[in-house]
Amino acid sequence: MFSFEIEARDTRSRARTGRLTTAHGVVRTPVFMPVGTHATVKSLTPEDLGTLGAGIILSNAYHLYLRPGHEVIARLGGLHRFMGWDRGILTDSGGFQIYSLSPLRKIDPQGVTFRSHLDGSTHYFTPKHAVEVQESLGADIIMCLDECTPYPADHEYTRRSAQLTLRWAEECRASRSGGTDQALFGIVQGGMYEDLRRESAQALSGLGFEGYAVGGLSVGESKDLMVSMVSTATQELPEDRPRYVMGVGTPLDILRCVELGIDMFDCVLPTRNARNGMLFTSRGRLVIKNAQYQDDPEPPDPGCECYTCRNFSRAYLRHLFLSKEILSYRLNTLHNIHYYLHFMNEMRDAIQSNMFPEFKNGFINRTSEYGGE
RNA sequence: GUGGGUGUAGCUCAGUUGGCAGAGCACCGGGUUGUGGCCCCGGUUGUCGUGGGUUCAAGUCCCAUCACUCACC
Repeated sequence: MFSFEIEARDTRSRARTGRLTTAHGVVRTPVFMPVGTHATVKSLTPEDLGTLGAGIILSNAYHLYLRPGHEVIARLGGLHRFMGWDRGILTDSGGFQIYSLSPLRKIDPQGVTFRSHLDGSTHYFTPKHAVEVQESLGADIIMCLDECTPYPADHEYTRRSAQLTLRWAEECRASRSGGTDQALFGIVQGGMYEDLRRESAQALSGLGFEGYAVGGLSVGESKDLMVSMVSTATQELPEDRPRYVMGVGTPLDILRCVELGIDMFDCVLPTRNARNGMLFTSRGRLVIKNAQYQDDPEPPDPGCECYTCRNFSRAYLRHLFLSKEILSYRLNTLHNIHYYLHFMNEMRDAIQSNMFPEFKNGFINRTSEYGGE
């Protein structure tokens, strides 16, 4: 049970809005998926997420495989029941975590050997294994195992890497047990080379997946390069399938990708930055620890309707942050997730009413400091 | 009262044969893009307990004094 329908297209850009249906509900796109790596969006309850309006979250097969173990979660009825969340879940395969977290990793044509960042134990992951782990977790959308190409990388290395990811995508597709409601997404690689991005997207489309992701971005490249790669890859992907840019990004990054026809996003920024005292507001970023807020009675964002802004002052939130109180993480996270989801909501409405360019210009004028440069 | 120890940044402390007063933490800024709440980058902060002396030059050597502290009376 998985479907995607486009409901409206912006006539002056490639932006579109639609509906993504899984066994755990319908979400409107473009959608932002809060990150819940360890089967929890840090500091929030599923009830909080529901109240905020989150319809789908991202979790990580790599982390849950290492701890508590995907078999444990399967025995307890799957990831949804385990974490008490009855809406959508997408799991990342572990490709990126092996790239970013493992102190030692060795890739061969069949799979990847890596050391756990938790205890140093050695593990071997194949595309088949990645699918098995994600099937046992029971997420609504699962991702192919891929190699996140490092940046910078030369053309030849990147070409081989993208080919490997493509071969693994084929193996992942062949490894599906069937009989599940899960959708499998392929991942476009190709580093920062337009020809490789194009080839990767074309070949992947030829294999046929329920959805397509663009991976290997936000790894240190410039914004223009990132946008250019998203644009190239997207042009080669089927119109009628959801497109997902992994790990992106700032509100401005998301805006630019939506403009290019992207439907799905995940990013740690709203949650991680919340824990580091950075709040997203309608007028730009607000660093709550700054001394200038010591006596400030205003809420973080006076126009915001989130629980945090309706009830607490900048002065109080600064105090909680400097005192490292647990409530600081929670209130800041509630606010930032509300900001992101509200932002997506406004964008969808703008596309629906064919006002996306106006929305984009208005946003940039209000919040020039976001992810600018 | 006698003998010893310690006084250096907001805190805990380094400081060599006398040669530009330092570190960690805190504090103040900045960063964070398919998450360890971590981490990274930059910055501010001084009556070197006080007063004398020796010396070209003293946190450092000498004298006195004050505070805290330990042991013994």
